[in-house]
Amino acid sequence: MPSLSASAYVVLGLLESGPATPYALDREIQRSVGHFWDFPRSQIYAEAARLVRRGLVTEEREAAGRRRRTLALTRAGRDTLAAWLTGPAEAATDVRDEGLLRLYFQQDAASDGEGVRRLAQAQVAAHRAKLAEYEAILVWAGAGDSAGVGPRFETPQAAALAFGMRFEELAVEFWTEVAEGGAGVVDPRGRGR
Amino acid sequence: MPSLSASAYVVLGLLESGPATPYALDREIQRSVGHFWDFPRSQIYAEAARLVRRGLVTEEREAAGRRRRTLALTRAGRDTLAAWLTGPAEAATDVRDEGLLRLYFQQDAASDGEGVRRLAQAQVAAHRAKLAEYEAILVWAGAGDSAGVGPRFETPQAAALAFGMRFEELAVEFWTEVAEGGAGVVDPRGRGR
DNA sequence: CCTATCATGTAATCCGTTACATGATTAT
DNA sequence: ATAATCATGTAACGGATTACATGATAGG
Repeated sequence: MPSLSASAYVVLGLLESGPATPYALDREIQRSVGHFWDFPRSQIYAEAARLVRRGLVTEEREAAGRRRRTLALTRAGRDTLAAWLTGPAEAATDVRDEGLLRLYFQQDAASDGEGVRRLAQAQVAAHRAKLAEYEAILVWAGAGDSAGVGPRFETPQAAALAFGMRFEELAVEFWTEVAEGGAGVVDPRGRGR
Repeated sequence: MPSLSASAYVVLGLLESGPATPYALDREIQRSVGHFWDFPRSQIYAEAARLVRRGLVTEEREAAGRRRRTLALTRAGRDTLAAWLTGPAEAATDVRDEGLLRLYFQQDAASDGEGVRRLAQAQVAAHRAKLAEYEAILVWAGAGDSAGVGPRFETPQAAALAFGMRFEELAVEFWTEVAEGGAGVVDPRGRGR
């Protein structure tokens, strides 16, 4: 039996706090774990079907109307999840960023870095937007205010989201430098560190 | 005609510096653009086939022996690439990180954060390794040394790789804090910023 | 020469995305 | 009531990964 995909564990992980419909899972993914492991809603149906086949999840459907499903963890599902959570962690991070790709392929000579600058500005805007999203989520998640040693999150969940936020900060900083410096004037280790 | 995938543009982009075999492209992807848009070698064959169908790439095969292919950009391919490089950039970054996923799902209570600590330590090691990789690549790419205002890269390629490097630095920093603080003692905005 | 490693290709399968279709609910 | 939006499901297609198979080359 081939091992489960990370997406499968997302489903298992979310179901641990109780039964849910695929739609509800999707909502939760969007505002939390989707920031570092995203996939479309339709995928939840596919994953759920696989998990049911393996006996890790049960599925009940309404008889009438919308015929919606309710998914729930089985005992085996809970165990599988627990094993994954405590097992060895091999898989590396992978980042897919079309902006960096485009940056990479820009011709150095192309109109004195004008293209690079525009790309960089668009990226700054996009990452700022994502930053704002994180801020909203983290406030809602119960951060205190920002003075001094400052607020501390108390759950692993919050820590994971905090990473996402720092990533966006990094991206904003990076692309700002690129926009300012134009093509090819970037200090690889950042400024003032 | 549905638009090309980013992976397709990777192939086009690399072919711009001249014809190459799929294998050679793979090598180059591994040490450069693969850091922010990775895919397996077999995918190159698939992409190449699609690109040939669209007339963006030509393919020649040896008659004998290994029957290897040589891929080359057509005029149309060059144009398509140029259009992409200068067109609007919408797609957002997506990060897939199994480590963060696991962190997210850790039970706060689970043996006083022991699991979290071990996870974090493994992540630190993995990201340190990746950092070392970047350092090797960037040295080879022609960085100067590290004093003062310091070295400046002169190509967009180097800038893109520099981002990857900063990302790894961030990850090392983050997971180190998690390892030190244990489960749920993480300042979302970092320390000393 | 033999073995290990590099280089190359293909196919099967699985995963993921897009697109579509329709049932419920809320606002005007 | 009607339109808009939220909630829900499915199918088809295309993309990505794994596994396998084999040709060349270099080191011993």
